[in-house]
Amino acid sequence: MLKEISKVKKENISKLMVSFSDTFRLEIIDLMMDGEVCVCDIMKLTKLSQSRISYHIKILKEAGLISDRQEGRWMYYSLNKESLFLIKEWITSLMDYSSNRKRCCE
Amino acid sequence: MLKEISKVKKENISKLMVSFSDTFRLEIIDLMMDGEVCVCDIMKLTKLSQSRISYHIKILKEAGLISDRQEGRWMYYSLNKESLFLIKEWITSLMDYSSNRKRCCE
DNA sequence: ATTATACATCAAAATATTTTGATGTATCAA
DNA sequence: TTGATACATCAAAATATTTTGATGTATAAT
Repeated sequence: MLKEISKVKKENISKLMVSFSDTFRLEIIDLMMDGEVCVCDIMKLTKLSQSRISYHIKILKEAGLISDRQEGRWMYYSLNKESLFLIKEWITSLMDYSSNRKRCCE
Repeated sequence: MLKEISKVKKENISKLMVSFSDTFRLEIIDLMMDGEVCVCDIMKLTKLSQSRISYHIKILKEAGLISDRQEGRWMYYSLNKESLFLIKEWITSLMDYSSNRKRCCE
């Protein structure tokens, strides 16, 4: 149960899920599956504007889903495995739910 | 890569993720971990209004995350394991990403 | 030093989601 | 058959997210 997963973790999960809830962010995440990418890569591949990409990147970063690395003027972004692992664990715990039938309001 | 996971599946994933992106929906999902629940259960346990709950339930249902079963006037809702499995698979595929470093814009 | 590039940030506008309160429908109990 | 219960649906209002275009900052090339 989520009660057991600490409140902090619960908030993490929530932010991670928000990260995944936008089509364009999913596209960006998709691109990161081939390794790290810079904003200009994403621009070329998705046709999104630069500031729009930066906005979505920020959300992904604040959720902890991606890490960054600066090299000169370039920022390289990549998926953060620990966050992915956290989500996987959480989904797994959901899958263990008891499928008991109940009388209503008991 | 998501390109390989079919477009239909991609849309499923997207809807499922939207399902998880709201705090109250996460609460409702949390309740379902103890087995099926009816709206009145959720009302008692979360203090959300009935129509608000119905609204969120609808989103969860349309994403395919939950199933329902009617018994008289009661609707029982429960988590749908197949959807959870789909997400788990997707997260797992994200975890396999290649962590290659790249030169920008190559 | 000047200019160009890569990206971040900001405020306003556009858009989407959520909440509320009212109403509708089906089932059940008296 | 009347009234109550359990839930769905709807439209309007409230709120939150996203997009846009402009501007800012740091790095690098000339």
